[in-house]
Amino acid sequence: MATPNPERRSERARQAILDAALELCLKHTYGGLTMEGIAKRAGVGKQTIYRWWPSKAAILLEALQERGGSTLIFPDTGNLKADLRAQMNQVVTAFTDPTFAAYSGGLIAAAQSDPDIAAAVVASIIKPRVDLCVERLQKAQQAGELRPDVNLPDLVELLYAPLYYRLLLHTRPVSKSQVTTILDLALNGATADKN
Amino acid sequence: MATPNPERRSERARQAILDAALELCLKHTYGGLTMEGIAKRAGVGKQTIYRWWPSKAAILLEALQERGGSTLIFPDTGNLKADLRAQMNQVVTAFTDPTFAAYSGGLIAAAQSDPDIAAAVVASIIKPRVDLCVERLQKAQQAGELRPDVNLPDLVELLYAPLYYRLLLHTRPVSKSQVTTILDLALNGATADKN
Amino acid sequence: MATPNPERRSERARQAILDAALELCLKHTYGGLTMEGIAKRAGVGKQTIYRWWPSKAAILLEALQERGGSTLIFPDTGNLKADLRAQMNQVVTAFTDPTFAAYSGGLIAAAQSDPDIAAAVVASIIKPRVDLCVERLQKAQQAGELRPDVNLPDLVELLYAPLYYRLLLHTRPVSKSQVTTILDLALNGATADKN
Amino acid sequence: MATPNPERRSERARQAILDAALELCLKHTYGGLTMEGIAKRAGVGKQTIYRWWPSKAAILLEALQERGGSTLIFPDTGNLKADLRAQMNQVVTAFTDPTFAAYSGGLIAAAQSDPDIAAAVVASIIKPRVDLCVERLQKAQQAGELRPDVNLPDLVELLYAPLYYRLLLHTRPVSKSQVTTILDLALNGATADKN
DNA sequence: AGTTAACCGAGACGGTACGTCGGGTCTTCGT
DNA sequence: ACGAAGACCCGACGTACCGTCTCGGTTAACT
Repeated sequence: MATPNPERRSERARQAILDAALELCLKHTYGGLTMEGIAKRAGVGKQTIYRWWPSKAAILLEALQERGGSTLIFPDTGNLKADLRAQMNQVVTAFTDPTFAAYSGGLIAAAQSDPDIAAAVVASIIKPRVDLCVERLQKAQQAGELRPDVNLPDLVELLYAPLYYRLLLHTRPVSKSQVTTILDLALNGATADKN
Repeated sequence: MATPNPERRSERARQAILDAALELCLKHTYGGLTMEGIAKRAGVGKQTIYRWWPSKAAILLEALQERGGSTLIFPDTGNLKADLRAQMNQVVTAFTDPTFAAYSGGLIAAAQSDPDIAAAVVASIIKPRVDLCVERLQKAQQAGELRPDVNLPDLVELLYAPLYYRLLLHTRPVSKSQVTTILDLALNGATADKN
Repeated sequence: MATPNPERRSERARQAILDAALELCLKHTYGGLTMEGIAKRAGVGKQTIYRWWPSKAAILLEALQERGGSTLIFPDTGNLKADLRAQMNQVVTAFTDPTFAAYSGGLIAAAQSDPDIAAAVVASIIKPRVDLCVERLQKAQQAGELRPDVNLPDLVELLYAPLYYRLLLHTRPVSKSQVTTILDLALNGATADKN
Repeated sequence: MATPNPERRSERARQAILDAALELCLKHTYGGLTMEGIAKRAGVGKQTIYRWWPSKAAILLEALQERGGSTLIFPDTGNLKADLRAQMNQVVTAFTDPTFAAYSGGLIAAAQSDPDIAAAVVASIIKPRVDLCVERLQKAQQAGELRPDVNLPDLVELLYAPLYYRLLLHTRPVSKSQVTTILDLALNGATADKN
């Protein structure tokens, strides 16, 4: 993720830093996360951190990718709606997990003022999942289940955005019933049938 | 917004602080905003700030409510889709405005680690606008333009969430064409007509 | 002691301030004495203090003069050495009293950086006592008990300076045995008799 | 003088701080001395000062010991009175020097409310000089020039106390003629010869 | 096997901002 | 007009972290 290295890098230090970052993030929330705190907790010199990561967000991001090995598999049972619901419910579960919430917020908050973080979050977390979803939708579209003129990334956005909306704006808690609502509206539309 | 007072409060200081906060937020971005900087720029003692506001986010929020007296009127031409598009386009315009972007991000970022801020943002910014939209949708629903079983706040969420999604996740820029897509999908649904 | 007044001055406030100053000085030592603290304790506005006194040292000084109405009588029994000893012992007693020590130090400390305080301390505390002592010595000198060429203020200085020396430099505690030593040396001289 | 360290300490910073403290003390008097001012003038972080010194008085004290390498030699010409006069005149010169006066007062003032400072002042400044003087007096006493029953530290006190008395109480300026007077009285006594 | 180069731990360094305290001035009441 | 109350501007306090910079010490890898 950064600059100076060969592979003389100490794996022990790297792991200790990632661990420390996650633990402290849970304990003090993202805002209370400190380079100095991480260094002390990890039993590591501050320099060692700065050598390999440009910011604490970068550390967290790497920790997430390595630890939070959440499933990158999209179900395909043939039933589009069921598959979507299954996948979205999984996201709801993640969003609900306090462990996850601890840095989700922090990371996205950090992204607001650091374009590099924003890009990294998208590239390493959002994009792969969106792509998988698009793939699944593509099959459905080819099968005639979806209107052929629908732009699939836009549809993905419509499906997942409300989850992020609640996560980040804290209007209402994210929930599985929300998923049902979203699927109904997004797939069937809100307008009354014109027969 | 806070504790110690009568109304001996200096309106001059209050205005100077709000001004300074907004100006500095534009110049240095939310992250570079500083209590000390605001105090200096406003020609005010730090104590005076701490006396009346618990955090810089609170200052910004108050500044927004007072200054950013953005339109709280929802158009009603009789044409639901056109009205929604008009309103959503207005939001897109706001989100695109660099002035706005400066604190939008910052404020929402701050909300991630401070529930008070989160609640205040929702109450003073999000909620009123959502309510207006719900009202407009209610008329449409009563007119038979929307399915009677649709939960309106959920629909509002579906419509606006994708805008916030792009604003906060920086996947793609918010745009008016996005509004068209959202409206098409949310109103008509993504599934192929089953005739 | 200060500037703006007629005699509309509130005696109640004046007393309350002097009381508060003395009490707080005992509780927190001179260094911890605060205009704000005095005001609060005295139930008085800060302005009222600033109107009548230029500094907290001035308050303490006035309090001392008014309250610490310590004896300004110099004994005259006919026995010079006994009279000096009696008077000096009284000073030792005062210096030893923790009540006194509380501000003695503080006041003299303040005098180091404020010539006005220094002058006031000398004029209102030191000078009167020195004068009394000089008077007593004068009688002795006229009676032939002291060398006629001795400058009496200088002698007074020699007698009392060692007490202040210990008080301010904290080398050894002030004590009555010290008085005996001083009197012996100052009156008889340190040199061996030349017979 | 303090706590956290090995000898990773920066000598450059230490010197800069001592210099800055002395310079500022002369410019603004002891009372106007500021940790922040010293830090800025020395081009040093405040933390670096707090790391190594507990108070500004401690800084000044260290500066004095290091810079004010004033003579610690007591003359011994065989003529006791002349030697004492020479040494005491030297003290008068020091007390008269505005450079010295700047912190002398400040330091002793600080000692009034901080026993640690008091002890340090005595140990590092007063004590060594008193000891030297005692040594010289000892020789004189053994040579029969002084009464054998005279307690030498007490005599030293009697000789020097009047100088401190004037320095700290600002009754009259310290002067060399004062030395003459002191020596006459302390050595010969004030009483008329009883022959 | 000895040298050398890099990373490692530790933590001091020059800084910026924090949130608090108290100074002295001012303004607004009430008496 | 003075007194109480306390908000105001300001400057300093002592602390927390920042990101940079030495310091040994411990491994490699390369003569």
